[in-house]
Amino acid sequence: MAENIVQGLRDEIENGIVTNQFAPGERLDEMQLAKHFGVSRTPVREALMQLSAIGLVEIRPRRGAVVVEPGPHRIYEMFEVMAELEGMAGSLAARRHTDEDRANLLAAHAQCTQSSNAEDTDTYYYDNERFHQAVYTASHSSFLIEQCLALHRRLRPYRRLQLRVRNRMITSFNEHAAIVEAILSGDAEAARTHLRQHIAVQGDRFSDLIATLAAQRKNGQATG
Amino acid sequence: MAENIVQGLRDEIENGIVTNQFAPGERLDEMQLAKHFGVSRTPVREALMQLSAIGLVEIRPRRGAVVVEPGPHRIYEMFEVMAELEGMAGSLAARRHTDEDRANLLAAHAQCTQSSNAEDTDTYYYDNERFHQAVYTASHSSFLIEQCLALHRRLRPYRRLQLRVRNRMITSFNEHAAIVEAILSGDAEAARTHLRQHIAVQGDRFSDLIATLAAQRKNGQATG
DNA sequence: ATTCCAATTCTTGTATACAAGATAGTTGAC
DNA sequence: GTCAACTATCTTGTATACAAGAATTGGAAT
Repeated sequence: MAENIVQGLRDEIENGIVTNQFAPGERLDEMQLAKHFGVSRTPVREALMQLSAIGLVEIRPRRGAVVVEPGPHRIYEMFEVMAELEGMAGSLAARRHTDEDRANLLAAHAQCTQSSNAEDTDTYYYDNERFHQAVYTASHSSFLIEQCLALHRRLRPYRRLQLRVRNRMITSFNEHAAIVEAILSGDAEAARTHLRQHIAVQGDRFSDLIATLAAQRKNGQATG
Repeated sequence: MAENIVQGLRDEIENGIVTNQFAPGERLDEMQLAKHFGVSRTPVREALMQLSAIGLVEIRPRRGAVVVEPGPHRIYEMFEVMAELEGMAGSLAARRHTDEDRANLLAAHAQCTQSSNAEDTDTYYYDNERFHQAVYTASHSSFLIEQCLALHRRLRPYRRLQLRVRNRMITSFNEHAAIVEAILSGDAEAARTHLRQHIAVQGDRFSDLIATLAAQRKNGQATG
């Protein structure tokens, strides 16, 4: 974070939000952040401005910045859009992938095979990220890649939540296999459908999870 | 622009970029902007930070902010993504539109009919925007709506360029008719396809236009 | 004349100062 | 005892000051 302080702060705070260090709804005190990072308020504010432009924090006039709290329905909507974008990436990847993309995709899938077999959800989480990024890359559309990466990143905390769901990892892995098959065989529509479904399911699961948690909370906090 | 100076500056500068007042590649001098808007550099910088986060401006360390120059290929990619997002919006609109959405869509389409018949490209340009926004709204996905509006806005200057192309307006209008028909009849896939095509064509036309301009430039600047 | 280097000037990046609005705590009245 | 209002404190928003890195201009040497 040496050179370009603002960018560094932006990344740090964004990461803090995405990893739930800064919880949704939490207030981001400028002076506190400034002191914590050993800088003045100016670069902190500039970083917060950037984050507010992205939609990660909300700046209420004269009342400071807070981490946005998307709400279950909005998160579902974000998964919907993500599904569409990934479907598009898959479709383009099927038509445009190079030998290098093929190798990349297969390598990422192999990693997923390993971590899936080992039932190592933490590792699978990272390998899964790499897999999806391989798909984006193979689309050869730099703008699409950027959009996908940005949204993927924003949905991180909610995706992570899901691997806890029973059998989600093995199901996910099987879906990956179909995606790889479709892309490498050049079947654009199949790639699109499989990827769209793969992501859309996550939105559904997320909704289920929320419903479950809400129900648990209603039936007494003993489980919470 | 009285209350919330930064937001006001952000809008002003963004608008300046989107309307080509600030040309792509142009340097945005902080002090100049500050003087122009009668404020200090601080809020100007914060506005520029926001614009850089959106991708409208690039801030090169210690070398100031410049308006980003997407380049033909990137603009084409942006149209590709826009096509997909609008297709998605159309698909959702077909399934979710309310009576109010129906009325809105028909009203916007009626406006387009008028300006199209009058061959008034300037008015059609605005009516067209309203039409597309009516589609977004009918999707009832707030996140998607935001994404669509943001990208739509960014593509403004390049869309505007196109209405100059012979017969583009009347073709566009005919496509609108098919889109309205598909959405109101609840045919999600038709709506998606028609909208996707409607936008994708713009990317194609844009490419053609660039190619034409490049060719003209090569054959001597007489045509200017 | 052209090119390279140095010095000056300009611009950015960060810190700090100051003003104004928000929050909280305390006091007073009912 | 509770509610309201006032005051004190804290935080944000903007301006300004200052340091350091670019750009530019002038000069010298080839």
